[in-house]
Amino acid sequence: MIRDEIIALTTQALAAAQAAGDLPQFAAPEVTTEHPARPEHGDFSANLPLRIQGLARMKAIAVAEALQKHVPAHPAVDRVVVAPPGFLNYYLAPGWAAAQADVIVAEGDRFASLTLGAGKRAQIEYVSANPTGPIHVGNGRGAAIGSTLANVMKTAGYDVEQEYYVNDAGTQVAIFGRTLYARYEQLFGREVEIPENGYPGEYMIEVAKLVQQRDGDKYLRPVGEEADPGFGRIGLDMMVEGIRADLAHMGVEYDRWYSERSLMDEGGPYHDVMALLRQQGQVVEREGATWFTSTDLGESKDNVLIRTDGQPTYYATDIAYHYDKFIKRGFDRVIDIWGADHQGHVSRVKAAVTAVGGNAEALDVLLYQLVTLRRGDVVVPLSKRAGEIVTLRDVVDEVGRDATRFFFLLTGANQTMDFDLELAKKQSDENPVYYVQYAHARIAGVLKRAADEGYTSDGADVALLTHEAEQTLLRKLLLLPEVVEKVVLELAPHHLTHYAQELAGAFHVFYTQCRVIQAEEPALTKARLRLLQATTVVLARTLGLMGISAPDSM
RNA sequence: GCGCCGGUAGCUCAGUGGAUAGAGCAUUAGUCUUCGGAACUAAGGGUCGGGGGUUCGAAUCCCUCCCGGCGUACCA
Repeated sequence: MIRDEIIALTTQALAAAQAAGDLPQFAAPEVTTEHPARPEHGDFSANLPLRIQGLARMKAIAVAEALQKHVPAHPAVDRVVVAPPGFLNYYLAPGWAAAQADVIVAEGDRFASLTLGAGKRAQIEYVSANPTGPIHVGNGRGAAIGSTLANVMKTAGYDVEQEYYVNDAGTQVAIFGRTLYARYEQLFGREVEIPENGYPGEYMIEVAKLVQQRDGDKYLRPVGEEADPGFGRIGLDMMVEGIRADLAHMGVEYDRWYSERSLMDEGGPYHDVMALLRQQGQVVEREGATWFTSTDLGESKDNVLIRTDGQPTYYATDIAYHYDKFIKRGFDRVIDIWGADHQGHVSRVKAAVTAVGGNAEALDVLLYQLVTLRRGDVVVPLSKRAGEIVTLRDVVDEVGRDATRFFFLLTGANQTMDFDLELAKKQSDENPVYYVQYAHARIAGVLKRAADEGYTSDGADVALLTHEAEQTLLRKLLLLPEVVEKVVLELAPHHLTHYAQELAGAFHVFYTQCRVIQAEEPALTKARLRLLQATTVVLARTLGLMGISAPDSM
């Protein structure tokens, strides 16, 4: 990408200036550039002179002047200017910028693809909500972040696998089974109460009805007896299928659904890991439970692996799961996307990864702050235990997939977020996603009209794209590769929504100021059609990375 | 108490070492006999939570205090 070429030019200038004796010899820091806030300061700015003035024992301005003399010529660079207090400002050549329209159209879907990932295998695990209830709005945030990050990392050259960890074992699942059986019995007229710590939500009745519809009274036991141990799984499978469908409804598709229960299979990761930890002397029996001596690894306390009742804790199975990711499946990078309420779990899991022989450095846990659901001023609890649940599907149905995804991607993961159901519809009308999509539809309209009237961009001379609005738009197009890189390096997909708005804005300004189809200006018409083609490529690409549609009409 | 995340325009949020701190919404005033007005232009609006420090330069880094959310289970 062009930014890297500017960095290379600056690095070369430093070496040349030192070789020529215009600057003293010293080991310089890595060169970085930025985009100046004000266009009059150029397209790229290097602050190297300010940073090395001490090393050079010269004033920053003098360093900048020495560097400027040695910047090699480059077709993309029109001029390099020294600006106080010591910046080196690069201005792109308008002709080169215009020529990028041809390049972008030629690259099409491959534009902004990077080699950053170098084909490394990366696993992204996200949502992984308990299948004891339908997926709610808060989970939607994780879904939007995870699937977008997966798309962007693929574009950046990673071999990405997306996974949902299905918590189909453990205490909560047992309670789910008992609740379901109570509901099931109720359908047959029995007067039973749902368990004290059960799931009071209405959806449990629906699941029970589905079981009844499919298999009748097949699972009914004599009054007073408990359900068959496998009964809960029938409902659980239905819940998982519902979750899969709800996420697909939001445009989220996984490569694999990984069963927690399968970890416990004979010869499975759980047994391997427990044996390994015991062998390494990191397990002790105490107070009737089995503990992982994680304090030895720098943790603030030890953690229980096997409870007094003989059941493994969530932590124990999670160790086995990460052992499977790192050791069994050998991913080069593992990214877990969790809600902020799991924050205390992060260092524990990293410690465990190290203990089982994985590289904790290769594990990134991306935490997103929680979503508060409101109905006006009233906070709606998201807990499955509280009964009422506003499902993700409800929201997607009401607000739309595109607006829902865009909304979730609008703010950084570290920011808490309010989702007001009363405003949901209104928000959807005001949602900036439509501003971006409208740009795409507007272009499609012009391109269609041009085609209908016999205009093409064949043989376009893009050197005619000299108008300020055209040049501004071209520069925005060239930014996408940098945005892709930034999203991956920071694990911050929200940059895409901001870029998309800037890009759409630059287009709308261009559209207002520059008429595309003009019978008396055939050459300019061709050039501008080419610019529209390039813009539509980049807009569609940006929206596509976010899993949002790029409509030709709205 | 301790730990993590926040505190930036009326509201919702970008910006994590650069030049005069930005956007959307809201408010106000305009553009338009339209290649799709879901558009464009402009104005007003800021002690970047408070205080101290580091630096040529701090919203950004360090220290400290205040406020809010979350965590601190033999739940997941």
